[in-house]
Amino acid sequence: MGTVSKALSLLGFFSRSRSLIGLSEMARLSRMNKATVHRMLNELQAEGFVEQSGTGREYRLGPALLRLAALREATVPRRDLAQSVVDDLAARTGETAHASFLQGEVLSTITYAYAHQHGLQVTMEDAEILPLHATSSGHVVLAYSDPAFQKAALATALKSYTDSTITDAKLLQAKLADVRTSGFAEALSAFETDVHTHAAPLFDANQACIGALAIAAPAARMTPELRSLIRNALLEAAPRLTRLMGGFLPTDYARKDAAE
Amino acid sequence: MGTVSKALSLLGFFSRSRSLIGLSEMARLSRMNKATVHRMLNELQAEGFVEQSGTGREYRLGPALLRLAALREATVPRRDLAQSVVDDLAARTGETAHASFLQGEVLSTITYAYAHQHGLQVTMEDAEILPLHATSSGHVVLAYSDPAFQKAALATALKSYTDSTITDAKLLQAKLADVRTSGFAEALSAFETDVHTHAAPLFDANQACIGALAIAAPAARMTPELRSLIRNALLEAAPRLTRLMGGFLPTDYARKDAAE
DNA sequence: CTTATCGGTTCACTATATGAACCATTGGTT
DNA sequence: AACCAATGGTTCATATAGTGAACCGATAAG
Repeated sequence: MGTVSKALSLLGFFSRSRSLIGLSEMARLSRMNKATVHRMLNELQAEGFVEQSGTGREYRLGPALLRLAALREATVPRRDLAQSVVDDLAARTGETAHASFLQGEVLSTITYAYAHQHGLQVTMEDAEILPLHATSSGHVVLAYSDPAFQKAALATALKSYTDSTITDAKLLQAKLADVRTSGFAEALSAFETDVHTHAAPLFDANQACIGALAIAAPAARMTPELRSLIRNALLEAAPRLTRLMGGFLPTDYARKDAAE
Repeated sequence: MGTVSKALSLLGFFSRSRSLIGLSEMARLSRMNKATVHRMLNELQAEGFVEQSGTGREYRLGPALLRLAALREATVPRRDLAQSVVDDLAARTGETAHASFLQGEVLSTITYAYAHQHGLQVTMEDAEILPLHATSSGHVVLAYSDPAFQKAALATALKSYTDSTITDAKLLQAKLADVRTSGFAEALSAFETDVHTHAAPLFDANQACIGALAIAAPAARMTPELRSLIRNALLEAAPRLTRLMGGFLPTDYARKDAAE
């Protein structure tokens, strides 16, 4: 590991619960010599990546990060990030993948990808609007949204799209509780008949759920093996996309890295 | 200059107009050896500070910056940043300094500092609301706001606070044009009689004006020397605070680093 | 086929990073 | 007051990690 990596890795020790770190503490955390850490912090400070808080002499993250993050955000649109992950998901699962984001009160699909491995596959429309109560993406967003938003969404009339659409608020609420414990949502024929979908949540920098990553497969093709493949793919890809967009996973978000 | 600083300085070559940089170009820009730059970019990439764009092999800023910037923002409130700059301004000019930010449609003072060098000084109230048309801070914000906002503000009734308050929209519009060319606003007795104020704009990451930094002095104390001192202090401090908050100066913002 | 680029790699050389031991302060305990 | 255990910061002999000219293979243009 080069000196540069070591220095940059120091920044990784800052977190929401540990926003100020002193020299000695940083040396302990990084298991590096105090003198080494001191020189690295000095260099990081010279470039604005850390600064010393006015009061104590402890270090905290610096203003240069804001500059660079703003540039990053300007140069890499969220859509492109989602596209790369969705492409990857479709290739790995052999099924249609899509990413949707909350835009105000509605969930809008901003990108999707087909797998081209089978003749039969679920097709998508550009910029499709997904009903929150009748899609797995919607369920996942509702499950992780703040209570006020969830309540408002459940209070509206729940339109039925298929025989299997959940139109009862109480039933849906129970389902959302399941989603929160398992970390993703599953729906069969809820929005379109014979379409089986899985979805996992996406979060922003404030740990708020802002959208979902989903896989849609023909119900006929669903087997325990495919189901497991899809779940594992989603559980890896959704946190990855969250990270790419600069988001944070909430602490209560169940990480099941080795889901069977 | 240590290796870490050199590596971090590479990030500084990215800008809105140059968001993708290839290895050779980066070597040219930084006047460093290609092999050196390559190794540095590799280390930066390993830590997520840069990444290679899908298409070409060029480098762009990476996702780790978003994570860290979000943490920075969470740990250092804007108010604290403004406070440190305002304290410094008051000490350097010997007059009252304050920082105000747009909150919706009104300009609200979030922090101020007295100099304690003179018996007579301009006093402030906590969380004071400043009228946009009758303060130098307001002028500066209006001058750099988008036309729609400016137009809406000028369309309302312009209340008179003193004999010198500008209440004519046309006159005010002319004044705002001056502010844009000079880079700051000056007002005498516009809001309070015998108070002479100077203000300079503050910008966010989208180069939008979000507030102003101002110095208020008793009119009786204003001399060409003090005026020059205040202007120089503001022209240094305002961009500095903008940078501390992760903002960008607009390209058309007159930088008069050596103002007389 | 030649001649530019490009991104990336190699390896002798040396500049740079390292860390044990060292200050000077600070705050708490006896 | 004296002592101890922290803190942030510094020194300097040692050796590790960084450097850069020259190289490669690929791609594109003339």
